[in-house]
Amino acid sequence: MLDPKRLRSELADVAAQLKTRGFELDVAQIEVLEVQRKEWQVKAQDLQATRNSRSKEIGKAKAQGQDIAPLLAEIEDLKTQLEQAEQKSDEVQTQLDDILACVPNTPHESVPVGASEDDNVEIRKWGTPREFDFEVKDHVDLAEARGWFDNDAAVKVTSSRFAVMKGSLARMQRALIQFMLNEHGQAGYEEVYVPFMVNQDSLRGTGQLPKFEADLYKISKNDEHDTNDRDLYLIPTAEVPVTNLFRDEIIDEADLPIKCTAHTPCFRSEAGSYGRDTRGLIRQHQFEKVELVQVVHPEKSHQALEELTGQAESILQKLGLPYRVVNLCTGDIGFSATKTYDLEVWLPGQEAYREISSCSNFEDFQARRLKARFRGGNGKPQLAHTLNGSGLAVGRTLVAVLENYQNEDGSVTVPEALRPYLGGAETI
RNA sequence: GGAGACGUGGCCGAGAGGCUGAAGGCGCUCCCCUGCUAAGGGAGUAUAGGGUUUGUAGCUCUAUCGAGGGUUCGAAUCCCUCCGUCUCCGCCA
Repeated sequence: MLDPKRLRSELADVAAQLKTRGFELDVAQIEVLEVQRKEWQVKAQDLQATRNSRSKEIGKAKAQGQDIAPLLAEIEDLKTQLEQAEQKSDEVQTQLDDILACVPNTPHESVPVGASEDDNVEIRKWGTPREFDFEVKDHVDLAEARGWFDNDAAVKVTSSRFAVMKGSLARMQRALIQFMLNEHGQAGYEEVYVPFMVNQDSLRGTGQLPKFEADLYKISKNDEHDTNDRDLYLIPTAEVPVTNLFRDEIIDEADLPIKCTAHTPCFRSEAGSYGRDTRGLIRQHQFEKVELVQVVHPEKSHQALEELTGQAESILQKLGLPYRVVNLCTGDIGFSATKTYDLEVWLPGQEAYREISSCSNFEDFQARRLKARFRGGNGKPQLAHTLNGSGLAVGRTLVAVLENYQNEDGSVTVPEALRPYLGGAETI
């Protein structure tokens, strides 16, 4: 959520910034509502002040044994006036809140202006795609030939876009998770285990709600005396439970930066993306991911984004997977992000770089709704900055390892870094 | 899942319709005293929002005692719903 004060004091400026990411802010409506908000809020508060002081007078008079009736008569219509003013004030405030909840973050100045992913800017490349002297297979052909991947079984058990993996592939996925968690742990990220279902408050905190409910799997409690806000959702990313650990918390400044890592499955319905990446493991309703989360001092968040991105990169480097880093343009960054680097890994089966990690700085956008704060030197709580990034998407890493390390005979060489996690095996 | 007890500031803990944004204690900050240490004395110590304002200064108003409703001129206090914690029983990995 943007700072409401910014919408009052620099509305035109904010609207211009949002326009670069293709969002039209309804300036006229906000101005109208803002005038009403001020009018009714002031009125309601004035009436509350009157009521409070009158009630105290009544209390005193009663204590002294005086007749209260005339005082009561005096404030007879105060109550209805107050109710009206409060109702009106709430109404306007709710309208403003609803608008604000759907306004995305403003992009950082270092974000390239552009309309779509075509305008993203490549920052750097690492590694050289391997030259194959045989015909490369994509991960699906590779895995099916070895009996590692069984799409029919997944469809039977659940439906399309779910995976059943067997044998060495299943083991390698587990190895990748262990490897990533250990690496991040050694780099100072504390490992945390979190629930895979979250409530609405958490989803609002990180910005998935109210705008992106369609992408989420909702668990209905199916119980007649449960209210709506008890409904839980499967997490679309560990970002939600992990970042929400800091909701309504005031952190000691000395404890910043906080760095966490977590492995979770992720569940996404992605209703709009049917038809894309229908083959194989690239786009699934359920996938494994290791996530990195940081809560930092506001002055250090952009520096922290570089560090966090570098941490995700280090996994690709240790696995020897060629990749590039892309600075997402204003038209392509996510709703809550002020700046995002995507890591794209080279997939020989597609002869393309494909997203394997997305590292974002949200500045105080999430922290404001989360009330994730720290107490600074002046003793006053202030909003922290939050960041997160995939470190990495495990399913896609698995795809990348298969395709980049495939051999002509259909076997796959195990990247050296991963061998200790697979009993020392050199190939699978 | 059943039965009971309970949810107050950083923590402990009073308060049971009005003078309570909340006694007291602990902790913390500042000051005084004491040749270090210990002890003692004094002051301060929630969060959010609004108005005023060049101002994150000052002044002022409002809201918040688990959350949300309700009763009342007035609610931490009474009523309802929900959430959570503890104890006992049941069930279970």
